[in-house]
Order: sequence, then structure tokens, then C-alpha cells
Amino acid sequence: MTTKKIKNMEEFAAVSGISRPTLSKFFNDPVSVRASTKARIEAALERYDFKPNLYAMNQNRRLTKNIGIIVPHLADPFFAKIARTIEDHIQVMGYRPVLLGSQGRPELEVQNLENLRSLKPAGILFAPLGRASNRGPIEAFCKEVPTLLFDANLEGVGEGFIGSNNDQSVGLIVDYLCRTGEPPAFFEMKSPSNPNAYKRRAAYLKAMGQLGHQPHLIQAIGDGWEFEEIGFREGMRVVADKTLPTDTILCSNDRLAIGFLSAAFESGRRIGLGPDCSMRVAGHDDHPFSRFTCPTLTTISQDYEAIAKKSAETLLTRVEAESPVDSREEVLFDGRLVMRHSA
Amino acid sequence: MTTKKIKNMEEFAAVSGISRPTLSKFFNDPVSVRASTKARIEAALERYDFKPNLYAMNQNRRLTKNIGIIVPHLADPFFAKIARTIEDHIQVMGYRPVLLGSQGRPELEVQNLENLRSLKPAGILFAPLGRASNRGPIEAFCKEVPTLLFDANLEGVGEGFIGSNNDQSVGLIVDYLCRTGEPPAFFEMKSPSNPNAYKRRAAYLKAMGQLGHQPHLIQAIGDGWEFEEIGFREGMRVVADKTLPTDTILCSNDRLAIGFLSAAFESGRRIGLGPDCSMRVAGHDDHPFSRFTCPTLTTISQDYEAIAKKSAETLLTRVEAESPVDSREEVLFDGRLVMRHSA
DNA sequence: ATTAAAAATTTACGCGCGTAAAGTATTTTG
DNA sequence: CAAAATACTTTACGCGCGTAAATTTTTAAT
Repeated sequence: MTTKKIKNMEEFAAVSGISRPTLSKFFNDPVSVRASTKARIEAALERYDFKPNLYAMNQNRRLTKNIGIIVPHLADPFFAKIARTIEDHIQVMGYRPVLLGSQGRPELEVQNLENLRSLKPAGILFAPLGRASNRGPIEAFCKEVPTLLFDANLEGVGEGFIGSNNDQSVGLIVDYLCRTGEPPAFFEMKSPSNPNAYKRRAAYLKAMGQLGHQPHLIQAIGDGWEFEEIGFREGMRVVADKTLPTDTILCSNDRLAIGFLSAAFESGRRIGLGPDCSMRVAGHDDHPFSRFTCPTLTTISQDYEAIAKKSAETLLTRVEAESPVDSREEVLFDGRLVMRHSA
Repeated sequence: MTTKKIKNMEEFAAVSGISRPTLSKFFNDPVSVRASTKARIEAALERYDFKPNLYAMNQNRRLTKNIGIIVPHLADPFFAKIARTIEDHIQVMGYRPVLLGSQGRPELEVQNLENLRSLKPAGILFAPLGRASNRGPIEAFCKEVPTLLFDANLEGVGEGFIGSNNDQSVGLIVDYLCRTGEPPAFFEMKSPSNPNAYKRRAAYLKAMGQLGHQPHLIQAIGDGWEFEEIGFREGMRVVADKTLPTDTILCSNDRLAIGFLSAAFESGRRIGLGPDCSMRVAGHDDHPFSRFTCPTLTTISQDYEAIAKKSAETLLTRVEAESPVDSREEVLFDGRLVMRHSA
């Protein structure tokens, strides 16, 4: 508990009796020194409390231990949750996560990449906006910094893609809905910004075809990331529509469903499974709020934990590989049906 | 469009015809050089695309342009939104925001401060966990780095506090509820972690007293930040309780209200103003989801924009002041009543 | 115990920029 | 227009650490 003030690594070398280059090696990677040396350093560290200067450290290093994480929208609880999970994994693996959100704006997305570049990151975990993304700068960036996409894929960009298997998950919930009532119509945005939306639309059409049902698309107009608002607005129209061929609505994602449920409630339309209900609604993603909608939302749960873990591991494996791997890896995780009260 | 590759400031000095020390001054603060020089540099910048090395820049600077932002929980849309707004302001004012979330964990909160310290930040905007916060390390930190609290106050800590006027806002909504129906009971957590909760409880008691009504507290047990879950669980109990002296519930915050509404729906209890409704519920904060609850939530809107702006300005004023100010500044913003359908 | 291999130390240099001091050029003031 | 004030250039040093090469010490293997 002498807690003498240590100014730099030189001084710490003096008091700890370890040479500075060895200390440098230790701070870069603790297990790269002999176990006995590691123990000595750690003992000294407890008595003297020294942290290497972050800036001096990274200035000359070919590669830092920084891992950038970029998500489309930090204010979206879905992304907040998955980003948080990834951060945990990155940290445990001895790296330093830096989290940025693109607020749904393509310019900001590119700017985030630029800002990360000056951190000399070892790699990036990147959930792009999707269709709205500015591909040119992103592709250029991915050639310089190992980048792994997650959640939303940009074909051929980066080291690979970790996401969910929309084909499986949408097939699963369509099947469930058909078994328990009328075949669903598909409620989505006409021009979605997220590539998953296109995959889900296709998966819906395919699943309906396989089950021998006539598909029905309901496409909300609207731009941006205010999905609840769009779901609400179009939802008001849909619940009043007498010509709808079905009483069951499958929403492309939970946020649309949340808006839809709100509209249904506002219109006095009862949603759910009970005899007094006239409509069923399901979503996709198991959004953190889907447990508290009225009624609670039947949906597909994406395996946050698995996606986060696999993303972190895949990227770091590539980062740590001595020779660059030139194959692009794609891993899709199956979704799980979460049966609640809305369908 | 020569876009020759510039390696460092030395090279950029050569091609731009400006001396390196002047460039250094410019990058530190663009308006600190003569306007004509600034123009010349910016012209060269367009042709050659050079960015000073972030790490080398900050290594020897007494003070960086980094501003740390810490919020209790990034997954909470309320904090996500206010953090995002603050980030925008910080950026516009020529600083570099670094956003961190404490995930509701006091150890992580302290660790976030430690991590920020190594960034040599010019200042910190800090929304502490509150009662759960580890005051010792926080106070020590605030003595070394200019820190301004927002959202939640720790008495006497830091440069000051920017928040909302719970006394005014709770008084406002209590008054509204009393004018339009039965006086409200107050629904809250028994041991809230957020200091605002105590202020709101006190404000409720005061407002009820002034209006000559008997206050009634409903206190949910539970720890942590899963407010919706707690609101739901205790809500199930409350809606079944026949001994409740009132049909009106004022929730300490919107997240509790969201859980409460979900519980009421589940129990078949109609909430709202209509003749078929048997209960009224109000919240506090104007949470981003409160527009989509069923029914939509009557609440108090905190002035996100004003709080964010004032926080950023106050901190940066202090950071830029040559002599340290030793007075602690406290600014509270009034809330605004948002009348929706739940009360 | 001897030898080879692995790890730590010593020495030395450089990274890119901040910053200070002294001198020179430019702008402002009266 | 001259003098004073301001801004810029030149020169020089240092920040704290990464990293390479040569040497010495420690460990593992025979």
C-alpha cells in the first residue's frame, strides 16, 4: 500500500525490478512472458498501481487492441442489447471495445468508420444500415481493416457475416400461425432499409407457398427508423380495412408490431387468442419490449448471445491469425418461437 | 485530386507551405490562426487529405478535446436518447464525445471513470447510478477531472448538476390528475436506486398535502433496473387489490408505468378516461415508448434537448475557463404535461 | 552436468506531435 | 509612414512507449 506515484514505465521498471522492454511485452499480452515474471509484475502492480499511457502505447504499435463496434441505432433497444453483449465478450477476450451508433444516417456511418480508423483498430464488428449504406467507402475501409458484419449483410463485404436465419425463423412462425388459425398476411415496409426485411419477405412468400396458401403483403410507406410510428400509422389503416383476406398479421419486426398493436388498441380492436379477439399479430426479434406489449407479443427470438459470441470469436480469430484468411465466412443462427398472447 | 499519401504533419507542412508548429496550432484549435492562414490550410487539406495521428496528438497535450459521457444504462431508451443528444452538442462545439454505459453496475461505473481517465479527457458528463454509486472513487475522480452531473445528482460532487425539476413536474401532474378525477396514489419502488425517485416521492407527498388530499404510496419491492418487470409484477397485485383508496395511479417513472399497463391489460382491467375504464395511470419522463403503450401514456415530458444543451455548455464553459470556478452550479428544468389517453 | 533453447536485459533508436524560444514577416495602430 | 503588436517560421527538445539487435541469464532437455 505504498502507492507511490509512478510516472511512466521506466519508473515502474525501476521499482519492480523488471526491464522496460519486458514490461512492454507484458502489457501488450500478459501471457507472452514467463509465468514467474508475470507473477512478479502483477505483484508489483498491486503495490504501485501503474497504467501505461494509452496514447504512447498505441502510437507506434502496428496494431492496437481496439475493436470497433458500430450499430445502426443505439437508441434501439435491440441494438443496444446486442452491442452490450458483444462488448462483454470483446472485453473478456482482452480487447478494448469502442461502441458507436450511426443514428440511422449513412454519412454518420461512414464518419464512424473514419473515426475508428484513427484508433488503428485491430478489427471492427459492424452492423450496417443496409440498403441505405454507402457501399463505396465501406468496401474501401474493409480492405484495410478486418471487418466482420453482423445482423445485416452486405454481400461480399468484409471478413464475413454473422446473423440469423430468416428463412428458418420466418418459416417457423408462419407454420405456427397456420397451424393455429388463419394463414398470416405479412406486414412490412414497402422500402425497408434493412436487408433482413427483404430476406423475411422472401421467406414469408416461400413458406406460404410450401403450405399451399395464398400470400398477402401489406406494405407501409415511410422512411427512416421510426418503425413504431410507421407501424402505428399503417396499422390504423389496416385494422379498419374490411377487405383483408385474413385475421392474422405477421410483422416483419417487433417494432412495427409494437406500433401496430398500439393502433389496434386505439381502434378498439381486440388482438389475441381469446374468443373476444378478432385478430392475431406476431412479430420477429423478441425485442426487449415485446414482453410488455398489450397483449404480449408472440414473436421469434433471435439468439442474441450466440450471435454476439460468434461475432466476437470469429473476428478475433481472424485478427490474431498470422496469415490473412481470404474466405468469407457466413454463419446464420436459427430463431426460436416465443409464444405469448398476441397470436 | 492529387491525393498524394501524406504520412505525417511534417510532410503536410512541406506540401502546404505552412510550418509544422502553425499546423499543430491549427489542428488544436482552427480559429487560433489568422483567417488567411486557416483558409490556406483548409485548401491544402482538400487536396491532400491528412489527419493528424490521434495518439501522437494527445500524448503530450496537457488536455485533450475528449469529453466522456457516462450514463447508467445504454439499453434504456431514455438514456440512449439523452446521450445521443449530448453527443451531438459536444461534437458541434469541437470536442470528441466518448460514450460509455454502466449497465446498472457500480463497479462498472467506477471502471468507466478509470478508463476515461487514461483518455486524459477535458471533462466528463456523468449521469450516476445514484444511491448504488460508489461515492468514494467518484469524488476522488471529480477532484482531478472536471465533471458535471446530469439526470441524477450526488450532493456536493462535481462541478454541478443539470436535471429536471421534480418538484414542479410532479406537482403539475398531481394537480392535473386531481382536477380531472380522483387524487392519485403513487406507485414506486420501495428502495429506488435513482435519487430522482426520492425527489418525486417527496414532491408527490408535498403536492397532495397542498391540495388537501391524503397521500397513498404503493411501493414495489425489487432491485435492479428491470423496471418494466417490477412494474408488471407489482401491477398485477395492485389491479387485483380491492382496498385501494383511489382509481388513479401515478407512477414514479414511465418504465414502471409500462409494466403496470401491461399487467392491467393482462388482468382485463381497462385503463384510461373512457366510461368503460375503471382506472387511470400516469407516468413521468415521456419515455420514447410511452406514445405506443396501450393506452398511450399520459406523462411528464422532460426537456431532453434543454438538459443536453445546458449540460454540454456548462461543462465546456468550465473546461475552457482559465481559472477553475469553485462554485457548484445547479440548474433544473421544468417538465411539461403530456396528455394522452391513460389519464 | 552439459548443452541447446527460451526468456530477460541492455542499449539504442524512432514514432508523430506538443511546445518553448528566438528570430522574421505581416498586420494593425496612431 | 513608423512603431507596436500580432502571427508565423526555424530550431530544438521531449513525451512515453514500441521495437530491434546484441548480450546475458534462466530454463528445459539430453
